[in-house]
Amino acid sequence: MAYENYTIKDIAKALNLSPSTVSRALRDSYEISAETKQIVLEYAEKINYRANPIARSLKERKSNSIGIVISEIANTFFSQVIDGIESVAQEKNYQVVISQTNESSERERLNIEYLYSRSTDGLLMTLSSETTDLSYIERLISRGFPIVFFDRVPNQIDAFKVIADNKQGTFDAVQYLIDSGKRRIAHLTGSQRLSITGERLEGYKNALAANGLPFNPDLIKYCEYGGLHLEEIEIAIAELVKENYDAIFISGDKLSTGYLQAMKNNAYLELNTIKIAGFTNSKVVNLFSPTITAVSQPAFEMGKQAAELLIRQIESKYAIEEFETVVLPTSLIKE
Amino acid sequence: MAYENYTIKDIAKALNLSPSTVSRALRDSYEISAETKQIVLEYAEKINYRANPIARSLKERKSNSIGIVISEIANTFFSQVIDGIESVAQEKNYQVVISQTNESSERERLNIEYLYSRSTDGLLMTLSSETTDLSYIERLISRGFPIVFFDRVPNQIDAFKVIADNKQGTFDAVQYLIDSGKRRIAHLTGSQRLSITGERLEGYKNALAANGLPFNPDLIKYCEYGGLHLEEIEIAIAELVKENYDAIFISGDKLSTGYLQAMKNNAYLELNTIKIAGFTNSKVVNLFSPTITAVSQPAFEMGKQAAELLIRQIESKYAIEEFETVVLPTSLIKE
DNA sequence: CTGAAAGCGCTAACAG
DNA sequence: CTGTTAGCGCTTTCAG
Repeated sequence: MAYENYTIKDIAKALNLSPSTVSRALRDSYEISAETKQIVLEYAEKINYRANPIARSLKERKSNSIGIVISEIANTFFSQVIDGIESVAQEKNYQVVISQTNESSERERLNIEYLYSRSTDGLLMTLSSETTDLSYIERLISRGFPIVFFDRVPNQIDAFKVIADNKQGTFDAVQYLIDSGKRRIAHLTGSQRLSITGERLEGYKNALAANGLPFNPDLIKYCEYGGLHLEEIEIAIAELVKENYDAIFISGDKLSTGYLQAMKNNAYLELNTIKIAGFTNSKVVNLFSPTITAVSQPAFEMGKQAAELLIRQIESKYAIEEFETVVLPTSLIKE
Repeated sequence: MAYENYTIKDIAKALNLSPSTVSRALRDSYEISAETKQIVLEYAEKINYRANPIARSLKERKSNSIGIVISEIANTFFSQVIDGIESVAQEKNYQVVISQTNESSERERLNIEYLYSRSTDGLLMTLSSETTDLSYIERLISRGFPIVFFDRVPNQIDAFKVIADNKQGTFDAVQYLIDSGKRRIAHLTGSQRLSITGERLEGYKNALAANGLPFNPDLIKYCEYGGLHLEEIEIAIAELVKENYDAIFISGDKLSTGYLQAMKNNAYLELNTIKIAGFTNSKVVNLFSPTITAVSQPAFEMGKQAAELLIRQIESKYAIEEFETVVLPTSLIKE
């Protein structure tokens, strides 16, 4: 493992200068003569000098890396978010370090503490389905560690947040179902602990109310793990069938595709007339059969804005006092 | 930005020990008495001491991070690979740093040099469609920088490689088309520069030959950017239509879904009888319409094995002399 | 304008 | 078994 690189010392020695002069020349300090600068820069270029970022990090107490904590990388929505984050990070010279929780709060905690102790400069995260205890996250934040939340955000914590307009997105989709003549609209959704679950439920209720339809709790089915396990969904469907629903609104990517899979599994062929709408960021949603009306989140944009806020916070000289929550519009892709 | 942490010095001072003793105690060195160890460990636990990995990295000349260079994160295949990589990295205490090229060799080069200069301990990569010049990669490798290739690998370079059995996977799929009675089987594929393109073409030819069918070059269409731009595919289809093909084998995830999209775009409704098979790692391929027979790569496993090889190479005391190429079986998911 | 020296937090000879 | 010291590569006072 011996691929040696040049150091500032090497340059200094070669040019008969002191390391500090070389360092300053490389950083284009005002105290260095144009002449010296040129000599140093030319030589550095010639030997293809690369500053050692680890040494710099140690000195500056800053690693120029940001951590991402999500439930699952191999998920259309999250991978699009990462894409957005990466685009900003690249431009601003930050490294992106990834970790996933698979919806486990235990794993979430380990990942966060690991990323913190590995001196990432800040974190971008979305809560896992299981999470209830946020105290350790609050502690990190109160110690000044920058964390920006996106998608599934904690209400109790004051921080930058970037979310989709879940209420409106849901409203639009449910309205679409109603406009199609449906009346008994089921709602398949994720963990009650998550912010998005509440926001979407609200949009669902609003749409019903706006159209004078009654709200029926029996038509709401929660999947603790957001469809990570297909059985969750199958159980929910079995219960819904008894309720005689004529349409369904689904609150999550995995839940939506999982529901379609379950339909396809033949058991429910008689349900062909049920109209389906749901959140999904699949780019091939128009190929699906049964067809589905999709509520798509601006995932790339969400990652982008979250990363920008995080970097702004990291680079801010003063502790941020006013945190904002960015709300991005969703789009409805009709079947 | 002031979240101070305890250092070894703090512990030393508090316990009236020297920093080196504390360091050794924490690392469970044999030269430290059980008693001292206990005192140190207890105190460290109490104040929740976390070693500063940056300082350690500087000292050890090792960052415990590995870089990933892929064309696109938001792609089912690659995100599954990342998932596999992450699972190994987590277990072995490495951070995973991600970058994407969007098939640009320019971007690829920048990313690689960046990851190298940012002292990742090694790289996992798949070549971009555009790449022709590998000399700088060879230079890095010859300087002892560990790089493991997966999926799209360079033939000229001797290194660990992990690939799918593209030849066999293609053979099986084409055989399936032939068994369905098809005779004029088109082949839609990616850049000629990529290893996978050649391997799959070979499998295609073999299947034809094994069944006594003629090979017709007019039925082969290359898409330089692997379907990154939909127009590539539409042009190819327009040409294929003239050839009167009755089935098609598609060599890539984006190409496969892109082809289906193009079909859906109505222009080709008369082609409904054309049977489709192709590489894709979509987890919802069974929901697609038109239907497609999928060749699926063991993406997670590929990432896992590549990461294991890389870490083995990183941690090896000696320069590796014998590089192996791991070939993993694909699976055929019939429509 | 340039150099000497200290220090970021950690580890590892070397001495005792 | 423990402490002293030097040093990883870089930046940054402080002196000149």
